[in-house]
Amino acid sequence: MHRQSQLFLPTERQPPADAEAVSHKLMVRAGLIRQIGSGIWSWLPAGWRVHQKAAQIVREEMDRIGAQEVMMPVLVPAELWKRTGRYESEELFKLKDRKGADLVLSMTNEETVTTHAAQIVRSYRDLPFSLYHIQVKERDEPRPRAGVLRTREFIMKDSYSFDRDQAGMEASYEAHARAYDRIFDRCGLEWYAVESDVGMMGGVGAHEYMAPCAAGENEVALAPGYAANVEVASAEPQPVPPLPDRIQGELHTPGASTIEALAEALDVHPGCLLKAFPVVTESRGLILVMVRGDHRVNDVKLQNALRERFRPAHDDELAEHGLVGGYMGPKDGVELILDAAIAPGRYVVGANRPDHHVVIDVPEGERLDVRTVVEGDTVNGHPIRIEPAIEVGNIFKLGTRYSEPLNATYLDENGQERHIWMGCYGIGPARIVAAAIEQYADEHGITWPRALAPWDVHVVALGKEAELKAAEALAEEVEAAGLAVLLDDRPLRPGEKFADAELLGCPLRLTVGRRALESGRAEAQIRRGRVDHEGGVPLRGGGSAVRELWESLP
RNA sequence: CGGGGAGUGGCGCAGUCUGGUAGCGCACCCGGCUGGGGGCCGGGCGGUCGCAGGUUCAAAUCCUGUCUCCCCGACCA
Repeated sequence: MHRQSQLFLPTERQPPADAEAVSHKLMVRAGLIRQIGSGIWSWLPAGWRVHQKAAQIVREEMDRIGAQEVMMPVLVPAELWKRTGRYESEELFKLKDRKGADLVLSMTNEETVTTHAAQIVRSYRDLPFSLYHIQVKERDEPRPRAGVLRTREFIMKDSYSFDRDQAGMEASYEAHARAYDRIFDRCGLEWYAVESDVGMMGGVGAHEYMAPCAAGENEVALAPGYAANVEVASAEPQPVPPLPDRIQGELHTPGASTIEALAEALDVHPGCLLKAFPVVTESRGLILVMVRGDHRVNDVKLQNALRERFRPAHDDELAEHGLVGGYMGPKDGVELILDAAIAPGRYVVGANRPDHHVVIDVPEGERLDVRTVVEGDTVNGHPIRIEPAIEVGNIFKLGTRYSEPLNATYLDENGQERHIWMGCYGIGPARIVAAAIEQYADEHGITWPRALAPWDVHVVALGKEAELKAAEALAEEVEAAGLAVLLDDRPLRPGEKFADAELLGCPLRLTVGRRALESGRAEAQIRRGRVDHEGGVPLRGGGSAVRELWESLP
């Protein structure tokens, strides 16, 4: 039992002035965390209990699929990162020791864990296995924000699977996916898994586990049976009205150098226009990417479709090809990519001379899906909606991305040397905590899911002597029934104690005041929804009744 | 990195434009009243005004530099 009078639990009436996100405000107000620098936070006792609960759920489910817990260092020689080509990462903290040797602070642990695999694994008999740890990560984030949602130092569970071949990797990936399903269910979160960007990592596959909430940094496209990060989402476009017949041939369009201005000047739907996005890639030079006027080019999808990096074209490169900013259109000698959402028909495009556009039929060109989906597009006939969500976990098929540079190999049954097939899987317990707050907080404070609450039951004593004694006795019985109890034994007024209890958000509050002494029953209030439990619970011998009530909570 | 904002007691803020030796609410300490939703009365403690230079008889206030934090964007294995 913890006595609130002795606890380091600094609750605040007002949120920090600079806090925006609900979870940020409430975590500080409820005394869970305190800031020490931009994106650098300490967890105070109550907050750490919650974090530990999330971490323990993760641990149990990792163990359940046979992953083995280890502990790898934060500080590692830069050499390994140089070998995998990740040393240049801007997010990587780099430092030197007194001898001048380069070191890095790990932001993830592929280099370390793969090095161990390379040291240890000899034979196909040594595979498969998975290792995980729950350890601090350091990232030089360009912009930490929203309390604990995006920080420079944070704790992450990362696991790594090692398999003989692709099929083995797929199986490990599936095992992790099922473990993740259980983890987020057990944590009481609303969540879903979405397709995510595999970027330059080999394109074998990745999913993100998303918890929808207002403070989320990701946009997720959702339809029945479909969920994807908008970075990679594909959907059927909504049709646009055809270009009116009155608009023909060459158009004098002075000053209409933006889609909005042009659509207004011509009085047509922006989707009747085509937007040109000139990019340059190393292997293909300048390419004109065109999307419907009401759509936006999606950088991630474009890069994936191009299978190489690109950058926006510079002005001199445009001039060199005879393209005119604001009035760009298809032109002989310029490679053309058309977004898949451009339906056949007539469109207004730039005429490649100032103040002029021209009506053309959809030209020939490479067709690729490179636009960002918008709300109302359809998947299998169902309109999608887009909502913000926070990424609480991800799973990633790495293939041999790290085993090759770090030379992690084994001998197969035929004595052939092969690279180990890997997967990596992350979870941020702090984000689970913040997401739970975001999803369930009400105007009074946090309402924890049972699985994460810092204490199961908050016993509030109103009164100094008899009430406090009775509250202590009740708290002991509840503890004896296997529940963690926080006892508010502070000599404060009822209003303050109730307000703090609601801020902290333990799932069940038992109140012991004069009324309880008179009736022999403590009032019980369920935090989520602030529902009074009819009749309360017995002051004496109430342990099992409390336990039963608690088990019925979300 | 671009744009915007902010650093004054533990928290939230005023004071800065117009220079004159720092104030309010909450919290905290003491005493009293009160006692089921942040109550009341009285008395207190607590601040090198982010830091460093400069101007001035005098700087929280003006000037220069610098650090830090927040928000939007870019970025984010």
